[in-house]
Amino acid sequence: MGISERKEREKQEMQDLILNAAAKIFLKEGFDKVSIRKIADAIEYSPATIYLYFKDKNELFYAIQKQAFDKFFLYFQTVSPTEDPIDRLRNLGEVYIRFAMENPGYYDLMFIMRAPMESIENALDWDEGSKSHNILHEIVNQCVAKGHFKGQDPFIVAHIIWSFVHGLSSLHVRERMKMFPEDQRENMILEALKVFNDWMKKL
Amino acid sequence: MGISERKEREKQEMQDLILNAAAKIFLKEGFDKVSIRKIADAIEYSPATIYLYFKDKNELFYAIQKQAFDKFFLYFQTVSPTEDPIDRLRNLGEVYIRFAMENPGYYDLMFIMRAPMESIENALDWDEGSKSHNILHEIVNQCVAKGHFKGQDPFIVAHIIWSFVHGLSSLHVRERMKMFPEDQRENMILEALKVFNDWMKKL
DNA sequence: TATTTTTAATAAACACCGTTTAGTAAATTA
DNA sequence: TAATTTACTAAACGGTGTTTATTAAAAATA
Repeated sequence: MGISERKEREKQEMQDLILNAAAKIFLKEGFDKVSIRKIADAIEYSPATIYLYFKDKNELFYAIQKQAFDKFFLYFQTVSPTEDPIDRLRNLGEVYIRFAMENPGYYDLMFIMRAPMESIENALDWDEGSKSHNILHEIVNQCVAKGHFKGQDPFIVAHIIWSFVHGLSSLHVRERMKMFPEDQRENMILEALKVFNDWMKKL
Repeated sequence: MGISERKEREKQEMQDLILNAAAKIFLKEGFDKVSIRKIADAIEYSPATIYLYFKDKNELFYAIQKQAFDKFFLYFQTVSPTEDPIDRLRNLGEVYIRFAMENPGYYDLMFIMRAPMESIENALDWDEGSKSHNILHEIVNQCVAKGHFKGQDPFIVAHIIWSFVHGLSSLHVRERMKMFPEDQRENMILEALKVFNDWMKKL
């Protein structure tokens, strides 16, 4: 019987409907302005209906986080695999920062906000987090294979790099550069990334 | 007439009463659990009274942020001024990370949360931010004077270092290390800091 | 001192919020 | 056709930040 298949399909469609409405409000008006009631209004259903498709608000934001990671990985596909790995590492950093600058809301949801992480019960299975870390880890390993970062744990090197680009991005996204003139902030970030990349070539 | 002086004093006392009650709830139960009604309950006044002493909730959290920075600067006083500046820089990083680990709630309020920053109207006057950046900037300048970071803008070097230690701290505070086993996370952070410090000695 | 004015505090309301429960109408199964 | 399951929702629960109108007390003025 095709009824259960159709029902499965309808359930998926309804989930997407909710998700897209939520993402739309989130990207246009920010996290604080997304309420279950507002999403319900947008899709012309009652608020209670949303709870038939998502356990709670956190789970909804975890689903939007997944969409954000999809876009994030799309950015990374522009990093050419043919170059010298140390250049690829440089490129990776640039793409990371560019993603954060162009999609501050998504970046926030992925790496700063508490909400989506609260719906992960088993600490180890944050797949999106692992996947992004693996991309970086692989490139660092290729650098090590070419003689860079001699005598250093590649795992730690990768974490240093991630911490640095996340620090740059999150200080910007969460407005902790207010002591610098606004028209200099973006330049500071790009310059810092450049200098850091030069350091890495020497190590 | 001493009446206006007494009134001034009483206003200050009331502000402190509110602030301390709020800080107490914040540190014990976290940001989400601090409500105006709960603060009012704790001090045995009506919720509306709080608005006679603080414009809104953001301003209240900005005041708690100031207290957090006071503690932060206390930590920094343990950084010895007699050492070689590059060792002082290493020490500064260690103290920064230690503060974040020992006071995650305060760290969050200072460098991650949106709430307190929303009550700063004039972008440039985030005094606490400037002050902490100056401490770092001064030590970097001393390193440059001793021949470190040759040919590099000390301002940018300082921002790289801050971004890195903030990245380490905030990934930890906001639970973005869930893909690593819990008992390894703290070690990863300390190891990353150590390796980064070794890098800096070479530059 | 008596009266007016100012101040400090609050009760109550406004407009929201996430989530749960009990009930209904439609779709599906028997 | 009757019984059951499913999809949905109205209404309520217990919260939230903030504003307004009112009152009682304190201070200033006459």
